[in-house]
Amino acid sequence: MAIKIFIADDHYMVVEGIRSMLLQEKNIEWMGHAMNAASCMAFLHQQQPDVLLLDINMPDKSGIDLCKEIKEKYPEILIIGLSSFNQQSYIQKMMQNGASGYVLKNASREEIVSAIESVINGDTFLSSEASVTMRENKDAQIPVITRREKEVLQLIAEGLINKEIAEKLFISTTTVDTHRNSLLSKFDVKNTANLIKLAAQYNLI
Amino acid sequence: MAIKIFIADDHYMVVEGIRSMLLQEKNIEWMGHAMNAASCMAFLHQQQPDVLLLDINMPDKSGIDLCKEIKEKYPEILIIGLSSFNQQSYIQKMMQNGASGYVLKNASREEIVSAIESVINGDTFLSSEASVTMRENKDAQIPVITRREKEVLQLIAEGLINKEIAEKLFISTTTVDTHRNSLLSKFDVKNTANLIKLAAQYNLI
DNA sequence: TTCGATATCGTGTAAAAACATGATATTTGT
DNA sequence: ACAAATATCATGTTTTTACACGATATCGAA
Repeated sequence: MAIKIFIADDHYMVVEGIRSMLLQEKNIEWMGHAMNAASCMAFLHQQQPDVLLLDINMPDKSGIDLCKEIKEKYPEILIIGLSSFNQQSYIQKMMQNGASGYVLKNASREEIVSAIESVINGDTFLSSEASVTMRENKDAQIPVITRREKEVLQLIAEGLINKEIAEKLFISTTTVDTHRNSLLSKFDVKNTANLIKLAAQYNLI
Repeated sequence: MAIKIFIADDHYMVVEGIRSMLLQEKNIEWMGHAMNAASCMAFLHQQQPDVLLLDINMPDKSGIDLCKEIKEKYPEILIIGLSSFNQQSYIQKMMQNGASGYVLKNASREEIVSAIESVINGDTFLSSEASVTMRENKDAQIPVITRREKEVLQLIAEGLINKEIAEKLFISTTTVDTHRNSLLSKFDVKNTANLIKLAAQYNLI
């Protein structure tokens, strides 16, 4: 019985590339692709693949959030994260949200096929480069911040000062200050400049 | 006479995707691909394509720098920039460095073919999305900053305070302050947080 | 060669952020 | 139901940034 594959990626070249690579595989059935999160969910509502190749950057929603939603609704679908960035924080989040594997977009045909076979067998598959990254930076975690902290963080990045943030969120300036210091502490940085730089690197703003 | 195409991109899926899309085109000759800047230059040393599809992010060198080098050495090669990011600053830089076109990686087969035909005819081709971006943000230019200002900017982003920056660069804190205020003014922002966010977006840090 | 941009330094003030200490209500997960 | 995490608020001090006004030396391009 052929393995049913579906892919969600907004880069048509990537979709076409994978399709072309998998075309020659006899035991793989290509179900199609979606270019955004919404149409991916719509497709899954109709029919479910065995393996879903999921891009980490979608126009309407992050692949990380989408991954979580899909696993909640369709726990039987095996998800393989797909990304250009070999960034440990992404890999970790995808795995935390239920992904079974993670491959980079510079993967070879063999790597893709192995990834699919691995997750079908219940194993976890990480691109060689990705797993090296995980081992190397396992202490450089992406901080876990709360919703409110993220809101404050984004307003800080937009250049608002505490008073303005307080007014916007209908809270007192001291509360904003508390969130601020909590962010500095969680990111383990000394000041706002460093905080914003890291937040940008983690794609939080 | 067939148009000779070469592609430099470290994402194998993208290479494969484009190859697959162009396979059916009769008047296009696929010369091959390179996965990094060095092997791209090595190939060009042997033979030259008519059109080079050049990724903006290469492991060993930015596509923007590579574009400039190639046009200096082989001005007759037509270069089409290739990128996942629809970011005005990249597009602009590629064009300044001699590229004839710019397409996003979510481009369709038709778009790629049009791009190749356009540049062969001496026209400039911009992905519809990319050209919209250029028109929209033509006043939101990337600020021109001096070498010294960039140094200071990067140290600010690393979390250093004026006194530390001053010591590192062997200048007084007032000078650092002057550069700082000049940066705020050039970026047209009110505070450091906003400055660093923009600098990160422009890939300056 | 002359002008404009760059880089440097100073004094002083007001605003904002960083940090400490402490406290209470609410939400969330087990 | 209960503990832990989250969100909220207050007061006060020190450090850092933002900004004003001013000034001099250098260097490169017109």
